This record gives sequence, C-alpha cells and structure tokens, in this order.
Amino acid sequence: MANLTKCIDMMDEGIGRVSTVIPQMPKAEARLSRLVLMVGSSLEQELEARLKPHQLNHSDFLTLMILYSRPDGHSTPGELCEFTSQGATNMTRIANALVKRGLITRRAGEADRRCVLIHITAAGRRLVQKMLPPLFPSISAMFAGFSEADKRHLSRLLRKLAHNLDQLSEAPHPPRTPR
Amino acid sequence: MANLTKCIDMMDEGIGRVSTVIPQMPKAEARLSRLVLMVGSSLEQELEARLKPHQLNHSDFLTLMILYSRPDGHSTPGELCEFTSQGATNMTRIANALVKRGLITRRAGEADRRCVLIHITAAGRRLVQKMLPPLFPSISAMFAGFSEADKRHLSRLLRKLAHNLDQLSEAPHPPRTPR
DNA sequence: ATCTTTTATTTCATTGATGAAATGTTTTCT
DNA sequence: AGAAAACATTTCATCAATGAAATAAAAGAT
Repeated sequence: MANLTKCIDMMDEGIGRVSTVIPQMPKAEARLSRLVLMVGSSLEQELEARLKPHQLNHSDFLTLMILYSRPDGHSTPGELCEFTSQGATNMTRIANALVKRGLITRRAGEADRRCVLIHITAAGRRLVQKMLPPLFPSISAMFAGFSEADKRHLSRLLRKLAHNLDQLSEAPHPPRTPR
Repeated sequence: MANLTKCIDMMDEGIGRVSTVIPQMPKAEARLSRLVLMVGSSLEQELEARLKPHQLNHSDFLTLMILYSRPDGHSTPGELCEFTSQGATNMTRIANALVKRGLITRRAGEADRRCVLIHITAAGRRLVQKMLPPLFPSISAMFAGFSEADKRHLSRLLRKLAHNLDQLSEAPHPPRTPR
C-alpha cells in the first residue's frame, strides 16, 4: 500500500547504485521495465479493489467483459483461456462460479459439439452495465494531465513494447536461437 | 501464453464495441489502462519464467535486489514490506526462505531493538551477480526500436501515470471526497 | 511508572492459481 | 471404420498470497 512514487524513487536510486557495480547493465531499459511492472501491478491492485464489492476478481471480470464485448455475447472456454491467459483448469473453475451466479450459461456447441458455448446472460449484462460507469471517473483521472499527443505516444510505445515482448517469448530464453 | 499482440487487437475491438453501447466510456483511457495491465502482466510472466531456474519468484527477487542495491546491504522487514507491497506475514515467510538458503541473515537492530535487521550475505550477492547479466540481452531486446526520445517519453508518461495513481488511491473510491 | 504504540513473528484458516493426469466426447484424418 | 487429435471437465495435490488474531519485545508518551 506504499506510495508508488516513493517506490519509484527508491527503484531509481537502487538501479543507479547497482549499475555502478555492474556497469554492463542497460540502465535506462532496466528502469523502464521496472516502471512498467510497478505501474502495472499498482493499476491491477486498484482495479481489483474496485471489483471486490461486486465479488469479482480480475479474471472473472475479464471473462465477463470479453463475453459482453462480443457481438453475439458468447465464446468458448478455449478462447477465453487464450485471451485471459488462464489455464483450462482455471477457466473451468471461473465459469463454474459465474454460472452459479447466473451471469453466464454453458451449452453445447452447435457446429462443433466438442466445444462448449459460453453465453453472457441478461443478468450478466446488467451487472456489467451497472459496474462500468462508476469506474469511468477514475479511469479518466488516471490520465489527468495527459495531452492527446501524450496518450497517442503512450499507446504507440506500449504497443511497440508488446510487440517486442512477443518476439522475446517466441524465441526461448538464453540458450540458442532455434535454427 | 497467447500472443500479446493478438490479445491487444481483440481488446481494441472489444472496447470499440462496448463504447457503442456505453458511449460515456472514456475510450482512449480505457484502452490505455488495459494496455498497461496487459503489458505489465506479460512482462511479469516473462520475468518469473527467468527467475524460476534460480528458485526465486518475483517477491523473493525484489527483496533480494532491494538489499543488494542498498549501500550497506541491509533493511528491515517493515521497509521491505513497503517497497515490495507485501504484507508482514508474507515478508516473514519470504525472509524465512531466503535465510534458509543462506542468501540473507536476520539479526536484532542496534538502534531500535524492535526492528530486525536483514542483511544480504556474500552468497546472496554472488547469486545476484550471477543471475543479472543473463537478463540484460532480453531487457535490451524489449526496447529494440526505441529511440532515446522514445525511452524518455515512455519514462515520463509512466511516471506521470504513477503520480495520478497515487492521487487516486489516497482519495478513496466513488462515494464522496473527504471534506 | 504505567499505558500505548510500534515492530515482527506465529498460528490458523482460506483462497486462487497451477499443473499433471485421467476421462469422455466429438471431430478429423487416412 | 478405425486411429489420432482436439476440447473440456474432473480430480488431485500443491503452493503462494492473504488476512485476522494472538503473542512478545521494545520504544515512546504522559
């Protein structure tokens, strides 16, 4: 619960000191990656705190939002796993919970009967519509003082970073580039 | 384990569709906050994967790095809790594990004997020095294609975002502004 | 000198995530 | 038709994080 800014200051100093001992360290990049991690997890905490009153955690919320945002309000467990970065076991558990609360339904797929079709229910839609608007002021406040250009830049840079991260995880770790 | 870029594309479309139903939604800001969340957690996954071979998770690593980066190589449980965003219970557990591996030591504080002084050991320093350098290529690769100006901008924007997040969590949630 | 606060640990119960393996159904391949 | 692959669930075991409450030691306040 400590101040993010304070943590960042201390990270800056820490990296400064470490890089005097290990000068090959890419200092600017190390700082940036710590920044992304810190801001990301702080934002996640903030979001989780606001979801808790609705008895949802981030995974539940994401699952529900994906369904809500679909033109036909449905998806499959496999697809939901992919987009929520959850394992199949977890998704089954999440879906069980949401079904129990009447926010989604499960039924057999029509085209491919191996798949399960997960639909958001009217109650699920109502919940989303009720809980989203109160979040808007905070979302806007997060970017207070950002010009339109700032937002464009941040978006561009984060997307570029995402692209690089994709490259990284495709090619495995240090050992050797495949082929 | 899905492609980040693919997830981002689908998020873009999803927010586009949601905002036609709920037009008051701050679309650009919602996209940005999702971006930060997604990139942050992807980076975290990547990091955890590289720590695993050393039997460390993110919290362990952070704790160790804070100690390593301190001029005198020590801190207290309370301070470590603050900077790692961990509860006291967790920090005790983390410290126990690191002590057991001989990476840190605990001893009573001198000035204030309520505090426990946690020191990084020589073995702890060796571990850090062994594991950091192999990370550098990936850290650099993450920011491939970033100009110096790009890095400065990203740093500035993330810090501004951090500042706004601090404001947000100080003033509580929707109900009413205190005073 | 006593009362209160701070600091850390211990204990306990709970929750969420995680991963492996076995199962069952359906589709696809040949 | 029969073998193989895909999809989802179930079961099971485990681990990390979490939070509350009790405990203990030391410092600070009045």
